Amino acid sequence: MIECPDDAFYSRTTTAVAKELIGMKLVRTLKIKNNTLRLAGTIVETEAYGHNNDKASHARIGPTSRNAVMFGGVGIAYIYFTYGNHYCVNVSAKSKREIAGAVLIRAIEPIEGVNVMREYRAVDSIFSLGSGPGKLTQALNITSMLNGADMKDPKSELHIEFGTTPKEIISTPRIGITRATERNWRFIDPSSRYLSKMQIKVR
DNA sequence: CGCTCGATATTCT
DNA sequence: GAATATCGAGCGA
Repeated sequence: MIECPDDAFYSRTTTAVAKELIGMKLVRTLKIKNNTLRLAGTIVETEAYGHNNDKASHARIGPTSRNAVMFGGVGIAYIYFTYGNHYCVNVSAKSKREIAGAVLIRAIEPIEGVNVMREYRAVDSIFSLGSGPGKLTQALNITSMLNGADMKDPKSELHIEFGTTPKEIISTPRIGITRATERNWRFIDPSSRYLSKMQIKVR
C-alpha cells in the first residue's frame, strides 16, 4: 500500500506540488534506544521556489554546495540554516522540463507527539509550536543532518505521508523575500489556526 | 496590537 | 562587507 507521495507526485511544477502538499503530514521519526518515536503535523502552509526563472529562489544562481538538493532527484529534503539561528525544511520538486526547484514547508498543525515537540521547543501556546518555518524545525528537531533525507520513504527519519485535502486552498504572495514578490506562490489552508503569523502588508 | 532591532551562520558581491 | 526563504524580546500606543 502507498503511504507516501512518490516520484511522480514530486515530478511536477513546484507550484502544483506546493498546493497539493497542503493537508499532507510531515513526519519525523526519532530512534531512541529500542523505541521509535513519531512526531507529525499536518502541513497547512507552503511556498514554491523555482530555478533561474525565479529571482527569489536559492537555485537562481545555479548549483552550489548549499542548494545542490534542488538540482538533484525529487522528493528529497533540502534543509538550510539561515539568519544564524534557524533551519528551514523544503522538499525538492520539479517537472521534467525544469532543472531545479523545491517547496518550503512554512507551517504545520501538530498532531502526533506533541509532548515531545514541547521538549524541543518550550512555548506557552500550542499555536506557536509549528506556525513558522524556523519554529517547526525546532519542534521536530530537524537540523542539517537530515539534509538529503528521502521524503518518499516511510522508513526515512523525515518523510511526508498522505493526509486529508482541506476544503479550500488559497494562494498569496510569498513571505520574507525581497525579489519576485508579485508571484502568488504561497499556499495555505485558510481555515487553519496554525499559519505563520507574519502577515502580508496591505497598503 | 505593531514596530524596531539584535542574534549570528552561511552565502553572496 | 552586506544580505538573508526567521524569531522573539522590548518598547510604545
